[in-house]
Amino acid sequence: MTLDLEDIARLAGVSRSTVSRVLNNRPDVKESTRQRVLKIIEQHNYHPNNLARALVTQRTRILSLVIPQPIVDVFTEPYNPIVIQGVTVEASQSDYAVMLWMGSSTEEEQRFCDRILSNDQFDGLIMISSLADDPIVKRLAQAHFPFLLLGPPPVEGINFINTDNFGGAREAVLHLIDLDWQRIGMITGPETLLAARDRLAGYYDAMQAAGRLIDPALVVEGGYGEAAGYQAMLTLIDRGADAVFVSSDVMALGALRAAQDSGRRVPDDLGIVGFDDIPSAATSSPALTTVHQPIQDLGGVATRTLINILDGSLEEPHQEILPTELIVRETCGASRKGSQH
Amino acid sequence: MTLDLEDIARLAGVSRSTVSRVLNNRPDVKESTRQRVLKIIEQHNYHPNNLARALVTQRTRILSLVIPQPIVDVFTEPYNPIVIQGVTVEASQSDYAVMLWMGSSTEEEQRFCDRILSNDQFDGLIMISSLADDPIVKRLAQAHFPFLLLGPPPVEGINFINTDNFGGAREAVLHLIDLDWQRIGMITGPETLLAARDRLAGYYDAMQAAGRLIDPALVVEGGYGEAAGYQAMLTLIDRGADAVFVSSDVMALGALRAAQDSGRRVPDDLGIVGFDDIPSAATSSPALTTVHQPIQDLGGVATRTLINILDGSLEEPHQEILPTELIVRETCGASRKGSQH
DNA sequence: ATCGCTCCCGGGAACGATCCCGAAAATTGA
DNA sequence: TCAATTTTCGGGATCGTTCCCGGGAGCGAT
Repeated sequence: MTLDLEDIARLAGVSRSTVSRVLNNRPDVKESTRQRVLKIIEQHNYHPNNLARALVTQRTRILSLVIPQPIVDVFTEPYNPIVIQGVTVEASQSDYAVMLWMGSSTEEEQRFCDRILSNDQFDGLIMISSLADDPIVKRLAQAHFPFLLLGPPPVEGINFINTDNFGGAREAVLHLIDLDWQRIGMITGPETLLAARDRLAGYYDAMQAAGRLIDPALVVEGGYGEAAGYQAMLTLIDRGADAVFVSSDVMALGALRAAQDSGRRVPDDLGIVGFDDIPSAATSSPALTTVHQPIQDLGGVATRTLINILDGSLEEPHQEILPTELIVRETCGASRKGSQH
Repeated sequence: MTLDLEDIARLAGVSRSTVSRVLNNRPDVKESTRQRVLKIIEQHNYHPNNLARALVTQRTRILSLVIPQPIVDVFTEPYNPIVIQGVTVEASQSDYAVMLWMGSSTEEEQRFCDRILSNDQFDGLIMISSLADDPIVKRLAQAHFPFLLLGPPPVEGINFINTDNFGGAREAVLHLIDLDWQRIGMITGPETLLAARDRLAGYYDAMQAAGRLIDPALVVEGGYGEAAGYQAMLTLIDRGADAVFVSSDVMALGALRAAQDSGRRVPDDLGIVGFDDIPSAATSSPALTTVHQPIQDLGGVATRTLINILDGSLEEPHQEILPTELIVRETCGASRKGSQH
């Protein structure tokens, strides 16, 4: 039923090879025959078989996006879908297809890893980075499989695109310090997540830079999810924090709710700054001051970069950190403090 | 570098064919040689080349998930990521890979459609349903490409898995009626989205079943997103609604905020019921009464079903509607009205 | 012994493209 | 006009599997 390369060749009165040349528009074919072949192709709505093509060229024009287990857990956060969107859109612009893998268990991830290293199927992969000692990263690296991490790099010498978690956090905390909050705490993300670590480091750095004492009791691990933020905030209030930097907006929203539920007025009695700038950050009341990261671009840039690496037009390792931006809204108390002057 | 089927054969002292038989564990091979071959395979960590395999079997064990443009717009809603998760997890359990396509423009979707009908690449596809007259659905159907819709079917005779949008909406509105709200309005989703239409139909049906008059002024199109819900609620308050069924939780949350901003107490002055049961519905204050849909399963069931269809173990068209469940929380006023008795 | 049957196994062809190499055709220059 | 180039084209080999078909080994029955 479906047409062959040879069928087209016969119909156009040329050889298989010539049709192939036209398909890959190589220069060494006379313009008139090229047109003739193209017309036949058009007429019969012929599409070359990607499988056969890939079998000989060893390139599938497929790249895969893997979202490891720990990230899947926080998957309802709007971060991942947007990244995915960025990746697929950019990929299909370069005529690449995207295969998606989500870890559901570590065992499952092992199996997946085997599949990667079996070497066919796709040309390269983007993985959302997470753990410090990710075994997959290790295996990929030593197998020299072309890949790129989206997020903080767990080891040296590998390709990655990251957002400036450290710098963003630092700026956020500095902002709270500027506004003259006294006991500034932090709700961190899961300790195993690299991004969470970097944000925590940013907090420390800002505090130190401002000569503030760091009270370990004011740093509590929230984990992820609205409820975790809620709980963490309760302890923080209990321990006398008057402002808190939260490692993610989702948790920050939980923290905000906790503050309100326990009778604190935000931002009058309590300052809050989040991280991510998810859509609902703008519509909470009061609206959440937060660190914006260019999630939109993140996936796109990563994809573009990976493709360039695959083309050989970019030398490895390629490492890039995209800037963040502090979005000042209401919860930090900027307006209040500002008006005091 | 990478090993051949023939290499393994040589090492095991058998023929190519026998190794192939072992690989596909066919019965006609002596147990002792099977073991011998398996050991060699294990030792050399051999994996068969999927491309070559697919080329001859005409099956790639890849299925693709397409999320069309209109859905991408509402992509930040937690619905889609969860569906994706369901699909990928279920797929990899059956040793299928998932390819992901997201429409960014209609032109882009055309190109994608060509790619589908070029017939290699993947075995079947799942598409999140959206528009009433989706051209892609039409082309897929008449090309007899194996596919399944996730959501309401735009035409007859095709495979789909859907949630009971109509029934869920009906139950929600009936609940508001039970609670004796008088002027019950609705904020609908985009009129082009089939799911939104069904929910609207459920509203009408419930109202009629209860013998209520329908005031067209109390049905307003909200579109999607928190802000849309906010705006729509303002008009509805203006027009004297005292309760409203909202087509999605995200909009319902916006509606709630609008109600509170304009001085209404929920649920004392105003009842609200949403649809979806997204995580933040449980944590809003007051907590949102809403219609739960089994998003979790939706993707999984769809995948399972598609795979069965591909295996030929399920006859087409397969059509299935998963039930919803009304989750009564606070915004509907159930507790208040209940305590009046 | 021979036949027939089942159980295992081997090798050729095919899947649908690309790549390489050599030859035919067109072009150039003297 | 003819050799030397350059351009254009054709066919065989190849990628790594599966499928089909046929043949040998082993065994019981005649």
